[in-house]
Amino acid sequence: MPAPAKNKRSTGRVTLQDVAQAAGVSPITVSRALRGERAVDPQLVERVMQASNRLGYVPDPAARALASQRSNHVAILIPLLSNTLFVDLLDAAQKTLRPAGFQTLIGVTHYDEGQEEQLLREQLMHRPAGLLITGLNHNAATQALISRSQVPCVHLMDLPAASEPSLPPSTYCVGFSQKEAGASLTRHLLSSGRRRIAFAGAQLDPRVMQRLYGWRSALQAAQLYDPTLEWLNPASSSLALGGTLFEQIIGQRPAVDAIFFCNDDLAQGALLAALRLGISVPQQVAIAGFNDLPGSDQMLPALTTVRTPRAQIGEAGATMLLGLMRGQTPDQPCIDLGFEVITRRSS
Amino acid sequence: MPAPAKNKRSTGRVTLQDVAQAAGVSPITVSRALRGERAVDPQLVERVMQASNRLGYVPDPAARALASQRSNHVAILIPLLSNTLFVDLLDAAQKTLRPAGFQTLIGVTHYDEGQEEQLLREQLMHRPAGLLITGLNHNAATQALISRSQVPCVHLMDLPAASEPSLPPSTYCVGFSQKEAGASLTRHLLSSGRRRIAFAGAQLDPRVMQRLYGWRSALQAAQLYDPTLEWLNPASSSLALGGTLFEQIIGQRPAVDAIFFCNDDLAQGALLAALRLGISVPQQVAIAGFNDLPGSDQMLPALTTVRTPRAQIGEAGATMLLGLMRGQTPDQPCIDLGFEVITRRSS
DNA sequence: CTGAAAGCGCTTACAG
DNA sequence: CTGAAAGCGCTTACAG
Repeated sequence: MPAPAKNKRSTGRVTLQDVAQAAGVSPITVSRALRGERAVDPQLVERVMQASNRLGYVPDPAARALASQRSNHVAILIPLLSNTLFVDLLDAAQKTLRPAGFQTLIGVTHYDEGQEEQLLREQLMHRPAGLLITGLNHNAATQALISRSQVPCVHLMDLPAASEPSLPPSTYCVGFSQKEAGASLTRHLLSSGRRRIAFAGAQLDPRVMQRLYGWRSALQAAQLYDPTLEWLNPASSSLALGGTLFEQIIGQRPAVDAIFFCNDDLAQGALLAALRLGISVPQQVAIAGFNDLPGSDQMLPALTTVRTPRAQIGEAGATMLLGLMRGQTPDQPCIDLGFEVITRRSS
Repeated sequence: MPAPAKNKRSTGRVTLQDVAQAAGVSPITVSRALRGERAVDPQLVERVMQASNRLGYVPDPAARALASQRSNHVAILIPLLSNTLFVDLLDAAQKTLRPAGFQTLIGVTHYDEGQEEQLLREQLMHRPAGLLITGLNHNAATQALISRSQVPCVHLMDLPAASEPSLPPSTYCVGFSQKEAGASLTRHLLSSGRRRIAFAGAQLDPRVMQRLYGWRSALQAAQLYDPTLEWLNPASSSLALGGTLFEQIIGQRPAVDAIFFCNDDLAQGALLAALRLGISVPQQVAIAGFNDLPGSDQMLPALTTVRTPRAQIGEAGATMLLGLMRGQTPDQPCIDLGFEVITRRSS
């Protein structure tokens, strides 16, 4: 039963003061006991806990943020919500962050650098305790915002290439080599006898480009690289676009014997288009995708693809961030979580 | 150029004070001018704006929230992120809320009432200015939290039935009649000559159940209701489950001539299973889904389904909430945005 | 239309 | 290990 409002601005909520009074200690002791900060006499901690529970005390995040200049928000920036990939990433990050007491602030950039910068600006207003951001490549303004804010930050999904033009120092990341994954899938197609392997990409974000480079390097190593077999379309990835690209490629280059689509939705659309057109997969042409999205194992034929560890990346990234927010330095700044080529009937 | 830190707790940030000094007015006038609250002399407003821009002033949301007991957060609760439906809802809501200066706090309930309550509790700690919640049915604790919090709230996706056991007064909602949509789709199947129409449902959340009731009522009206044609599975909706359900139904009830799946992913899985098994759709059996999710128009045959206006619901719900947060009362507490039966080749 | 004072509910920084 | 004081950066409530 909260005490009746006494003065003109009383909010009626149970405050640290109330708990302190009930426990017979000073407010600052309650603050320390509840946060487990510094040493407090265990007996007092006990008394404070009881009083706090009895009164139903709930700390006020705004007051906390104002006094400490640090909120319990973690900002996260992802390109899209319409690709399962990022939803899995987000879900895993939230599952790790929430039990630790952090609220997630989501920003959806739609692959637009300007929007990313704007969203980051708005998120930083809230003085988040940490930041999770998709990708390693951001424009100068965004990078400056991150470093000037001093907010601990972990980059997700990608890894710096060995040859990377020096990243800012203490860039933390969790991901896998997109290029190596693209090369591995291409080598799988080569090893199963394919010789004229096309690459079909949409969106053309930095990670798609890395997969393209992986495809190139694998074909160059096999002396089979043909630049006219690159189909790059900046439009958003979708099943419909996959079907369109498939028809284009088969129509213009009937001798192609395999197509590597940069994302599973494109490849799924291609498989459906092949059914529609009566083109046999994998006999006439092999089809492969990327990410192992829902439904790929259900397709006819089931889709060969690369399984990417996005849930693990979300979890490991959040865990690393949790450490950074506590002031710890991770053993290694970048964690490689690898990938797996999944061979199914379509190749 | 911010002034150097003067005292032991200075944060170096530009404050209302600084702007007031620069503009030669009192802090409270700056506060009012910047928020456009109450009448302020236009000349002063101009001076304040200039000083604010010159100094790069950014208001501190924490200080604001503490002083006003109201944050610029809007909490939103959705069941899942893995169903495009809710992602579209969320995206539309954010697009409406962000330009109005609100940050979205997302809670994913996984269709679990306990989690929903817990998430709402955490969100309310932040004293959100408003709340968007999926569905009309929540447990008593959740309802109590909402009404006691006094936070304006709009319910999304569903509408109270005419027969609804009285909802709490001033329940605001934006959606469409799930039951009527289920009935409409069923009537479409009936009108194209189908007589043994099965219903296959997964997840079994309240909205799926409403669609089931719609299916029932349409068949009862046609004197064709057969309770043994209900296939209800509480597992999560997925393409794989759709395939399994399809095989079960066809295996056990070969005379079924149409199946209404409660969600498109199930129906897509069924179409793929039919291809695999060599069962012709729609000749032997018609297949219909719900929601018109990505890919449904690409299937072979393309999927008959119900297009649901989730993006419009997100937008209209957010707009209604914006009004409520300003203290306005909407013309009508509930908005019906309807639905559309999309007839494609699978039926 | 404008302002001086007080207060929102915490934590920091300093003492002891 | 504990506490009194001051302060975080705003807005409310009251005056004028």
